[in-house]
Amino acid sequence: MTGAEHRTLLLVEDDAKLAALLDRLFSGEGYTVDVARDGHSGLHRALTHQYAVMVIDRGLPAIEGVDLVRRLRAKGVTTPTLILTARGTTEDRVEGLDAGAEDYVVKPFEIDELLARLRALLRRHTDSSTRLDLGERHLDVTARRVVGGDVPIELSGRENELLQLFAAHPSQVFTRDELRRLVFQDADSPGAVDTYVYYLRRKLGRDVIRTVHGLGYRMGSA
Amino acid sequence: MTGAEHRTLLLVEDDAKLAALLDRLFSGEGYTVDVARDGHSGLHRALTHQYAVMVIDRGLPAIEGVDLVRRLRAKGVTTPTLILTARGTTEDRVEGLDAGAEDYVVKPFEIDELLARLRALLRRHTDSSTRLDLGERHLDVTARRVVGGDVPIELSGRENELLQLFAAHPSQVFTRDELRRLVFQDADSPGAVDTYVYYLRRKLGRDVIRTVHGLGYRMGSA
DNA sequence: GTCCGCTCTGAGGTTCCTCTGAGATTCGCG
DNA sequence: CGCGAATCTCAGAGGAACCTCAGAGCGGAC
Repeated sequence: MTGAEHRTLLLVEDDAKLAALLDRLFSGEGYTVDVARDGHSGLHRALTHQYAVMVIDRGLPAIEGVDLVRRLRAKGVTTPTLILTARGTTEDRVEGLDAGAEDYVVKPFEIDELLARLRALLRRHTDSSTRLDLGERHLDVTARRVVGGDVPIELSGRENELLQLFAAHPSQVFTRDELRRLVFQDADSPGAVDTYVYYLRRKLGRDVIRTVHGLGYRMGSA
Repeated sequence: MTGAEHRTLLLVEDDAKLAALLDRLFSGEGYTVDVARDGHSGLHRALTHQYAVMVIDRGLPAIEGVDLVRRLRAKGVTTPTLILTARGTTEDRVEGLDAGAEDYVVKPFEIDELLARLRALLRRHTDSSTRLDLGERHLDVTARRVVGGDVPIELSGRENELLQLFAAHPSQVFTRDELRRLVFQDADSPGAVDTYVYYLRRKLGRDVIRTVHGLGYRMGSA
């Protein structure tokens, strides 16, 4: 276990009074709090920094909270997220969760409940870790990089997706067709699979992915 | 036989009491149980870990059970899956199975029946796996390699086909003519059979295939 | 707009697989 | 034992599959 990591929290909240309140609240719980006042800066911060958890208000200027989550998920950011909302209908809840949020708190909320849900979120997320075993090293899916060697190795979105698939099914052989369907949405990208296998090998060593001649590829660590 | 492998089971169940009950039940049967309490964490765990089998409740928060299975199948996860449901109409059953679940148990269920179905599921799935016995080791036909020794041994396409034929009929003697017809499509490849027998022996040991002088070859472990 | 990184294409070079053929070795039989 | 036949061993040719990489296209950041 890595144990006592920095627990940095991103709060995206436009209401100044509520933002200040929550900031104090979360800080008091031991989080390092980063506040963004609208969807755009929230998006930017979330894309350029690493957070343990995000708390996002649904009613935001510029980009709506649910939309923000959706965009982040589309970008491969899987940081656990809690949405604050004034509305509490079933459709709202479904929409938020479908967008990729992990939890949903309706305003006005009990402070204790909010904190409890946040703890649960964090616990659940670190329990079901975003790490995939790669033998000596491991892939941090969320951060999109491979750590465990001398120096962490950053991956692009595609590289990350591809390696994630292999690492999740270490003994399975994937044909190029399967990989194209599962990783490259576009059915017409014949050489892309080979190229990305090449990229991963260049970054991580020739043995990360093995060729099964005439069939496809599979993970290196059997 | 490979025998006592790790049989890890993923249970996705939101009801705490039922989850605890099933956890104990499955653990008692020798499974290593992993519990997810909602669809999202279930999805995440299933994508980042490997399970022998999954048991998923149909009525889940966040992502419904059937939907969860559908998403997993779309992602290329083929782990055999059993769905628990309160409803038992024909449409429900069809929907669940269409989504890619292998079996369907209606609550309230008999514990013994559930366990029996689970065993059947596991057995069916491993049976249909493409493994052929080779005595100490076994041939994984789909992965095209022999495992069970210190190090897995990769086979080429032809080597794989040839060994597959022998392993599927351990006591039968094959003439060179038969082998040529069955494994080598080109009828005019007189020496190829001998060469590939030689390749297999070089990779797997002299005894994998025995020569029957004047007749042909047969499997080593008669 | 300009820059930069990501994605994918396509062409050339390389590796791997398949099968051939020839010499060395073993087998069976007198 | 001695001989012919069957089998084993292995280097290498030909071709398919694969690897490598420069660069075009595109979209987002500033």
